[in-house]
Amino acid sequence: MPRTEEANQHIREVRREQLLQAAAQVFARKGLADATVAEIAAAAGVSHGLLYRHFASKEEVFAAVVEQSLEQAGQLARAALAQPGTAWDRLRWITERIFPGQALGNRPQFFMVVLYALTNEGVSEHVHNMAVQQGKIIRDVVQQFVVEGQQSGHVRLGDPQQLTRLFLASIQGLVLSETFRQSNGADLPTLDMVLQILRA
Amino acid sequence: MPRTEEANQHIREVRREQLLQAAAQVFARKGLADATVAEIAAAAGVSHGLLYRHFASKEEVFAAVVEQSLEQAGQLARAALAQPGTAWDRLRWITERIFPGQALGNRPQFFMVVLYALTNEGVSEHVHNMAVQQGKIIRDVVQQFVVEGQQSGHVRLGDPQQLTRLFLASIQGLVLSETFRQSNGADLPTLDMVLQILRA
Amino acid sequence: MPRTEEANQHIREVRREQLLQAAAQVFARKGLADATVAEIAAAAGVSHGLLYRHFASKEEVFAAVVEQSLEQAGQLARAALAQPGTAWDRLRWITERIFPGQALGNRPQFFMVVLYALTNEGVSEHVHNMAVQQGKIIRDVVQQFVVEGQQSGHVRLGDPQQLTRLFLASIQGLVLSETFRQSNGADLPTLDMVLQILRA
Amino acid sequence: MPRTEEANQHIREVRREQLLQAAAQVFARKGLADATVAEIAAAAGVSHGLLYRHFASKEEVFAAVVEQSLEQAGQLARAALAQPGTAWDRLRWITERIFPGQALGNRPQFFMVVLYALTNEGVSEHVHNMAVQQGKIIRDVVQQFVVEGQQSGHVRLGDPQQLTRLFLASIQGLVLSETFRQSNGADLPTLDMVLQILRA
DNA sequence: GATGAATGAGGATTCATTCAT
DNA sequence: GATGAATGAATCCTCATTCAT
Repeated sequence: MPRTEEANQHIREVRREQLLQAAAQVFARKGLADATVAEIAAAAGVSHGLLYRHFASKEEVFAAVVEQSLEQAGQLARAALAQPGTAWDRLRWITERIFPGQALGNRPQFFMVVLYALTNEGVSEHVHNMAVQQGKIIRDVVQQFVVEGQQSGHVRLGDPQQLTRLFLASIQGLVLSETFRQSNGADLPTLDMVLQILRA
Repeated sequence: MPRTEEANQHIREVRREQLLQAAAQVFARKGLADATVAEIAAAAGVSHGLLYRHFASKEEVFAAVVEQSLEQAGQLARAALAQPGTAWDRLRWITERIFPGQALGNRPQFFMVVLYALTNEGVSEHVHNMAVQQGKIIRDVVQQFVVEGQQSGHVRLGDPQQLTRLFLASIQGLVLSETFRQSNGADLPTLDMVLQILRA
Repeated sequence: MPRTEEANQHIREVRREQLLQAAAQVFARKGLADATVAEIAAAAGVSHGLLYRHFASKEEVFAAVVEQSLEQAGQLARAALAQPGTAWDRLRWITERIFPGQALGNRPQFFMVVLYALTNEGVSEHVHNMAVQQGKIIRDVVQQFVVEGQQSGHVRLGDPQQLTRLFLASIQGLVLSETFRQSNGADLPTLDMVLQILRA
Repeated sequence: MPRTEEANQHIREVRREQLLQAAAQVFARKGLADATVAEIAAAAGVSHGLLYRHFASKEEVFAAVVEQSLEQAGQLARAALAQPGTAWDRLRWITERIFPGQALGNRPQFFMVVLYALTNEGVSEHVHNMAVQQGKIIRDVVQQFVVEGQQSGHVRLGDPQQLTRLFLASIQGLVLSETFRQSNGADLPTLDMVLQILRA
């Protein structure tokens, strides 16, 4: 007799998650154009044919990875806003979670995939927009904290947009440099050094 | 009939430079895997067949772009070291030349190509190493200025490696964000805001 | 627990017939190469896996459809021969049953499938031969009626083979044109107009 | 030095024609779905890669074949209308050119390809419409001759649409049967037997 | 030097078929 | 009996590279 409905549903979810994990890894290392479907499927431990029972195309797998990243950014933003304490406390809280070396799950993979989606012309408008949106979500939250921090005297004065952008750019620059460094993070600046950029 | 020798030589150089310019543009927008030889040749205004008279393969074109970037980094580093003034003056001098929005020639293209060479697994070891080398050249010069600046009291105290890395990471993060921003640089932080990271 | 044997047997037959019906529809619309097993199974309301419990391969399903058509042709031929009346009466009787618009069950589907089997190189020798045989069965009966009709003065004179072939070709051409006509048969020639071809 | 512009143009035209010829053959024998691009290219004596320098896809090759058939039908129709003589003369003239066994060029291939385009659901709307149009062009001309022939007393009385349809259906049925007959046309009805259908 | 026709290896995608449940 | 997850062979299509002119 056939598998139960739930059993199949479960298998599908597990497979999809495996594929997304594998795809994030591969896309992060090779980008969309260079990654092959066979490689992603192999990394997920399934045949390439099965991938197409879960995603319509390589492009859609890529889109799903970016979408997942977008969702995680949304969750992070909401969690940050729900955090107790001063604006500075919340700024530190969210910074801890986007700072390199914190290795929260597959953050680095996501970062590279989103970066690819932002910079590469071969990416569809839709996916590009999701990537843009993802960046904006984090930026908006941080900027809000910067403004509040300036009011409470924790954050140095200056254009909040510029300050936010500089702050996030430095973190992104560090994430990036961590990515292609054989490095164990030995001489990575500390979280506090980076926060210093905003410190009043 | 005479002169043909020199004329040909000249044409060759011009063509090669055209191709490299075009290649930098295309590789910056699409990366190595997604860029096509036909597209590069078209951007250079020549047939794709001709490209193979100047480069043995697409990979070699890419390598030549990275190499050119490496050479420019070397020139920039030597020029910075030859600059008069205090360590801080020289730090500012070189910063002005790597800061986004300064639009020094094709810097942004080079940046993206080198970034691709650093992060993408599909790039050959040799080319990857050139890209790593390029980063190191700039980093070493800046770090030297940081050390000197700390001694002369212009640069804040702290681990020079970490400070240098944070400083360069923020610039790279800004260059990157400029790349995928429709942005006219409106809310780009100022050079002085960035230098503040190092300011004593 | 008892009865299961019979019940199962019954289910098998019903399923097989469902599948053949569905297959005839789909093969008629798409041909052998373009039709998918999944589509046939879906049209029959079962899973594609089940199809393989009844047929060894897609090709065999196709073969079974052609075979069914062959059997029906045989039945039709025998019935025509058993028909009372003059040669002309029997000619008219069988013509009524192969004439388009009479919508005798799934005749049009069968027609298209047999046509595909006759004309497409991708069809196996065996299946092709069944299709040829099917045509011959009808042709032979009609030709016999033509010969008899000539003797009795109902059918015009001339080479019986040629007359038969012309007569059947016109019917087949009409069936075909009905197939791809949004047509409700409005301007379809009448049965008598077609019989006129043979009328003395 | 490069080939002259005309030389290239010439090569392209020759190749395109080769490919269309080959495609008509292969599509006629296998249909759209079953024919492979490799097979078509091989039949044309070129690599499959080259086919894509002339056509964007297999579907477009198919479309081009149907279009060519459409154009030939248009030419035939115009020529028939320009023909001197009575309606009956012109009817006979065009019939001679669509009657099987006349082997005017690649008529049989075209016939099968158009038939496929008419009956197979896998064919795009656009291509299907061209095929419909092709049939209509011939039908309209013949019907005009039928009407004129009735007025001049050459053609039997009756609904011109029905008569035309019956007449063309019989020719099409004969073309079809010639296609899958190993036959040399031995017992093919004569042209006059077919014209008898319309004869007053 | 320059062009673009030609080739074929590589990779995305489909789908017949198998098989565990 | 019935299902649908899983596989991989087959085929379309792209594009780096070669080469005749």
